[in-house]
This record gives sequence, structure tokens and C-alpha cells, in this order.
Amino acid sequence: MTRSADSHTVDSGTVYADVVLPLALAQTYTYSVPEEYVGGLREGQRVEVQFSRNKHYAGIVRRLHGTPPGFKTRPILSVIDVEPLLTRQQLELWDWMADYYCCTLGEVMTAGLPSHLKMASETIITLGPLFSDDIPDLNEDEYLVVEALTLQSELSLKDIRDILQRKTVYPVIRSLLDRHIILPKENFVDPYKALEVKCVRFGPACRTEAERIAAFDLVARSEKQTAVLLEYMQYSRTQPYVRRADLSKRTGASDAVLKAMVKKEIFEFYDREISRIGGEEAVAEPGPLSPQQVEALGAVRGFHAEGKAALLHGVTGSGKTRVYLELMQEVINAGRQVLYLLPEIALTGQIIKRLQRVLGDRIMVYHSRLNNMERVEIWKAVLSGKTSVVGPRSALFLPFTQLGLVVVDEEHDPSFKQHDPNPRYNGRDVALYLARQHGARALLGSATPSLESWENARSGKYRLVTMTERFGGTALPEIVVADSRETDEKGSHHPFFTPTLLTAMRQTIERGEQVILFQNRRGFAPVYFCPTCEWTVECLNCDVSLTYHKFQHRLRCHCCGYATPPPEHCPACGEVQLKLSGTGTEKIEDELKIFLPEARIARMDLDTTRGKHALGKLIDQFEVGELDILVGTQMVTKGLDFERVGLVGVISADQLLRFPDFRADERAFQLMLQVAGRAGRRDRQGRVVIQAHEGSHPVLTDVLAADYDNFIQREARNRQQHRFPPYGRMIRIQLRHPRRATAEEGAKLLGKWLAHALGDRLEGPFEPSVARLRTYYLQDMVIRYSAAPAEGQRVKEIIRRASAQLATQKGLSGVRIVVDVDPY
DNA sequence: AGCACGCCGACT
DNA sequence: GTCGGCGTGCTC
Repeated sequence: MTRSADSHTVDSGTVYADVVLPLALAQTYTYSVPEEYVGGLREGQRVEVQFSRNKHYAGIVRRLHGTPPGFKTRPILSVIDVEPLLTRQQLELWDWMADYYCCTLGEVMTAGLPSHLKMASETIITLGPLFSDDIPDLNEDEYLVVEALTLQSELSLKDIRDILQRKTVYPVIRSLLDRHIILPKENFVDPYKALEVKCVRFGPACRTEAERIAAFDLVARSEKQTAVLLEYMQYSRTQPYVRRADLSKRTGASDAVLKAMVKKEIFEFYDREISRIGGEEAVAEPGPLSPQQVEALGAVRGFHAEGKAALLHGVTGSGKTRVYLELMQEVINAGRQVLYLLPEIALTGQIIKRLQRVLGDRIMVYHSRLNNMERVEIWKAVLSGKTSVVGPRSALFLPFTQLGLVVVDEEHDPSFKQHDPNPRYNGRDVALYLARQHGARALLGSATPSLESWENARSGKYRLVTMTERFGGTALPEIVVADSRETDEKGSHHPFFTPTLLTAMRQTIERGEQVILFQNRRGFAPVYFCPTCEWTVECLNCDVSLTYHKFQHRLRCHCCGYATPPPEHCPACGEVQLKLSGTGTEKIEDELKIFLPEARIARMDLDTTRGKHALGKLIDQFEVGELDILVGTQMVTKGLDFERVGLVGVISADQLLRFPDFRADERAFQLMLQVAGRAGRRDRQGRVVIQAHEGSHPVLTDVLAADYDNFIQREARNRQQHRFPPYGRMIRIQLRHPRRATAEEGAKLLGKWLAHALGDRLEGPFEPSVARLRTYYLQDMVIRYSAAPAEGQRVKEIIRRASAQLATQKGLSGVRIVVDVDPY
């Protein structure tokens, strides 16, 4: 409360550090700083602290002060980093996120630190000094543990739990500890290891130029050594360092030869730390700017000069990336950093290659595929201010020190919102906060800006820049809607492909062009049921039907991953002819093979892109023309730029439009326009066929005309009328408990308190349509409040208090409360 | 999050 | 009777 006043004037007494721990705990914890560290310790450094019984954690020093807390403190055990690992801005960002998104600092920390920078101890058990081969009076459990230790020498607590197949193993451990048969130890190690290579350099006999020339006499009797020395002199001129292995390979000399030269002190061996993430030099110029791009650039620069964020609305193919590149170069050349955010999936794409060709090693890619060591190295490179980053939303947590520009590409993309673990943040919104923090320019870009951003531009918070022409004058694709009930000339009807789409596909492939088909559902069929008694196969853990996956011949839950072989007969009535209903990408792929047997078809969805390189391989195959048709889920709508795509088909627009969500129309519009943008890039106009029952749906009309303005204005009116975001704010509260009654009881109570404080701003509690998820019963509430700035603070405070209150209720403390601010 | 404490059913 | 289950509270 009054702490901050004296936080800077640390008087005579002890110094205290408030430490953030990587746990879901609401507060920081105060430790005393031992004398030896006072003076050297700074906020943002990692320290080793003991927390609760035996656990050691690497915590982050959030604040240093001299106010003795009202309880006894433990000392900081060690200081892990020489320099702070986190910047002041990052700590402030963490505070802001925890506050804005109603989660704990520890949760932000868990999300924000690469796992190798989060250290926690693990209790390891080893055999103690009093162990001998035959100890009397061991019970069965004790015997099992000792037996395992003689085989393995070290066991973690988890290992022991596994061995005893029990959760509570402490009594067994205690008994063995008391008799000194085993010893505990806490392992607390920094998992990060610098990558070292074995290198060669001149030794004591070759310190001066003259000595080096003289060295040839020392090796005169050995042809091999002479060759090695010569090669070294040549090679080291162009290299920052010379690896032993390289030198051996280039001269054909064995390690023994090198060792002999070390003995003569011509060379010496040493280990050198190298980077795992070294990039290539830039190899390309970005290419010329079109007049439209020049104009857009000018506008963006102007708005940035006013201190405003710019929203770049450019139709697909208008060359937004070229505009970003120009600004990025400008900022990087001025010695500052750029953060370029993309939706996850686009990160494998051509955009990355293009950025790297032009910016070279001045930009690093923060992939999800990076290993932990590589993440740590990027962290350090960013902290040094030397590198820019392209990455998904998690790249927001990197320790920028010189941030000059933040670009959010595809800013409308729903995957910028983190759904599941806390913090449930929106990457786009956090990016804007980050930019403001650093005084950096902000640029959002999209072919279909979100209503949020459009509204911000309309209200003057951002400035809008529009690019309406495709680069190089490529025509926009021709978009048609095909009525799903359409029949062919024989009057027959196919459930997936209308004659219009089929003909278009045939023509496209005949022309040597490619087809992309979009179907928003993976697997073969989403429902597996009994036609006699209408029983359907449902997930054991969730309240959803299982999707049949033909390739694996299994039924899978798309919520929790549960999988089971399909039943042979109906367990309810014994019917043996079970049926499938609904359509996923697998079925589309199958049917295509029947209609277009010659075509080379591939599927792109979560199932076919699981492997480390699967997605890249698929994209490459399509790019070089080894495939004619690519069938896929949302994945095909993002970041794919192919030259030869002549046709894009949307199998069912109805599926997109029927979603019971206030954002359904917006998402459907964006998805369809994005996927349409994949068609016909360079010299030829592409075609788009959208299949729909409801051909006259207003969203389809706008998609047909590619009329963003009309769509967004209507959408704005609709949302305004119902006070939906961005014209009102929303927070979703979800309660989870393994028992339905308990979840309901908790929801009722929390709902009562919230309604008391919030009145009719609270909706619910109600049971969501998927009432059980991963064995937890769910109850939802939604709070809708005005966009007035103070309102959010007030509402969140009420939620925090009520949630804390619920946790103290007997029988309800186990009810999990999930708060989702600005849900998607 | 983990871990210990305390109170209740099914087993030697 | 006790062993082990779960619910509850606490960690600087």
C-alpha cells in the first residue's frame, strides 16, 4: 500500500525482493537479499529461491525495497543471471497483462519465459550410506523402491509414484529416509547449455607474424603438417574462427596430425561458443514499389509521425508485405528492432523466406518448432537489441530493448487470441500496448480488417490506409455462388460437388492449373450413429460426438483427443449397420478421387501436418506442381501464395454462416475472402466457386462483390444495435468441475453475487452447448459492459472479489473459474 | 502448482 | 482398527 514511497530509499536495514514465481499464484513473494548480493541485484534478474517445503524455483525479481514485511522471510539462495533477463518494460507488460486479462503474474511468467529459462527443482532420491544388500523389515513398497534404486541409482518422486502406482508416496519415502537407507537431493540446474565447437588457433609458438613464417621450418619434415599450416593461414583469413573438423576435412589430415602440431605449440585447441540460430546474409533487394505502394507508404509514415497506429487495408495481392519491408528496413537501418507478428500457421510460408532474403540475419524467426536452446538464444539476441523478430503471438514476450516498429499482419486473424491456458490474451491488442510502451510505430495489416480495427480507424484512434489494386494489375478473381441443390443435365445431384464446381475443377486441371478446396472440418465424418435407434458415439470425456477418421479407422474426439475403434454394432439395440453423417476433409478427398481419378490430390489439415516437416513438405509439393488439388481446413486460407492456383472452391458456405456466435458473419466473410484471394495471382484471373444453400445470404452477396466496405458497415450497424463488441465489452466466465451439481451450485452462487453487483450486465449462468469438456462440467456466464475506460477496471475488480469469495466456500473450493476477457 | 494436514469409507 | 481417499489451506 504505502510501500512504493520508500522503495527507492533503502535505509540501513535489510533489502527485500518481491519475487514472481512461475506458478498460478496471485501475488509476488518477499525474500530477503543476503548482504553479498545487495548492490549487485537488480529488478528483472532471476534468483533461486526456496518455496514451500523443498522446492527451488527460479523467480524473477519484480521489486527491490527496504520495507520489512510482517512475516519472517527466507533468503534468496543465489542470483542466476549476471544481467537482468527481463527489461523494465517487460515487467510492466506482465503486470498489465495479469491485470487486464484477469490472471496471475505467475501465469504470465509461465507463458512468457521459454521453458529453459524457467527452472524448478526436482526431488531426486538416491541410495544412502546405510544401504546394504539385505536390510531387514522392508515392507513391499519400500522393497520396490530400494530395488528400483539399485537398478537406476536415481529416482524422481514421479518415478516412485509410477513404480508404486500410487499418488501418496511420502510415507514410504519418510520411512526410508528416517532409516538413512535413501537420501534426498534437490536438483536445480540451468538446462541451457551454450553450443560449443572444437576449434583451432595459433599456439604459443606462433604469436607473431615472424614466428608464423618460422613455423614452416617446424613442419618442414611433414607434408601433411605443412599443408595444414598453409590451409589454416588461408582459411582463417576469411573465417571468424576455424573448427578442428573443418580443418581436418579441408586438408585430409587426421586428428593426430593436428595434435602433433599442438604439441609443437604451433596450434592450440579451444572450445568456442557458437550460436544455434545464425542466419544467412541478405541476398536480395526488396524490388521496386508500385505507385500505390509509394502512396501507402507515405500515408503510413505520416500517421506514424502523428503518433498514430496505421491500419493498412490492402486487398490480397496488393503487396502489403512490400510496404512492411520498406518500413522494416528503415527502422532496422536506424538501429532499432522490429517485431513482425503473424498467425502461427503463416510462419512456415513464403513470407518468412521473403523477409529473410531481404533482411538476412537482421531478423530471426521465432517458430513454434524451435527447440528450447534456440529459444534462449533468440531471447538473448533480442535482449542485446541486435535482432528483429518475426513470430506468432508468443514473440510478444521477447525482451525488446530497441523496439521501433511493430507489424501485425493478418490482424483480423482469430488465432491471435490465446484460448486455453491463461493468460487469454489477444496478440494484436498486446502488440499495440507493447508499441505504445516503447514509443514504437504500430502497423496493422489485413485484406479484411476486423471490425475492432475498422472501428478504431473510423473513430480516429488509428489511421486507415487503403490499397485497392492488386500488384501488377492482376485481376481480382471471379467469384460465383453455386446452389448446393444444383443438379447435372441428367438431373442427378451430388451432395458435395455441384456441377459448377466439378466442371470448374476439370477445366482448371486441364489448363495445368491447381485447385484449392476449403472444407471447415477435418476427419471423414463428424457423426457415427445407429440408424435404428439414433444412438450416436460420444466421447467419454466430453459432451460431443466422435468424428470418424477413415485413414486411421478410428473415432476421435476433437476436443480432448480421445480415440477408440468404431464399435461393430450398436450397444443400445445391436444394429450392425452403423452409419456416418456429415462431411470432413477426408471424405471430400475420397469423393474427389472417384470424380477426378486422374488428379493428384492431397489433404492439408491438422491430421496431415502433425509431423515436424509435414506441412512444409506439403506446401513444397504443391508449389512445384506435384499436386493438382489441395483439400484443407482453415489452413489453406492462411499465408499460402501459389502461382498456379486457378480455382478455389468452398464446399459449404452454410456451415460457416450458421455458427451461433456474434462474430460468425465476420469470420465467414473473412474466411471466404481470404481463401478467394488464393486464386489467380499473376497473369490470369482466378475463379472462386462457393457452394451454398442460402445463396442470397447478405454475407455471400458481399463476398461475391468483394465488397468489404458494404459488409463492414452493415456488420457495424448490427453490432452497434446489439451492443456487441467493439461497441460494448465482454468478459466470459466459465466454471468447471468434475461434478455437474457442484459446477451448477458454484455458478448459481457466483452468478448471484455478480448479478447483485452488476445487475443486468450479467447474462447467465447457463450450460454451454458443449456441457462437458475433458471430464469437466461447464457453466458459463457473460458480462457485457460499456466501453467506458473505468468500467472495465470496476467490472474486473468485482469478478476478482467474487471469484476469491467462491474459493472460500465449503465444497466449492474445487470449482475452477476461467475468466476470458474479450473472448473470441 | 505442490504438498501436508485432517477427516471419512473398505480392507488386512 | 488402519490405509489411503479427497477436500482444504498455505507457501515469502
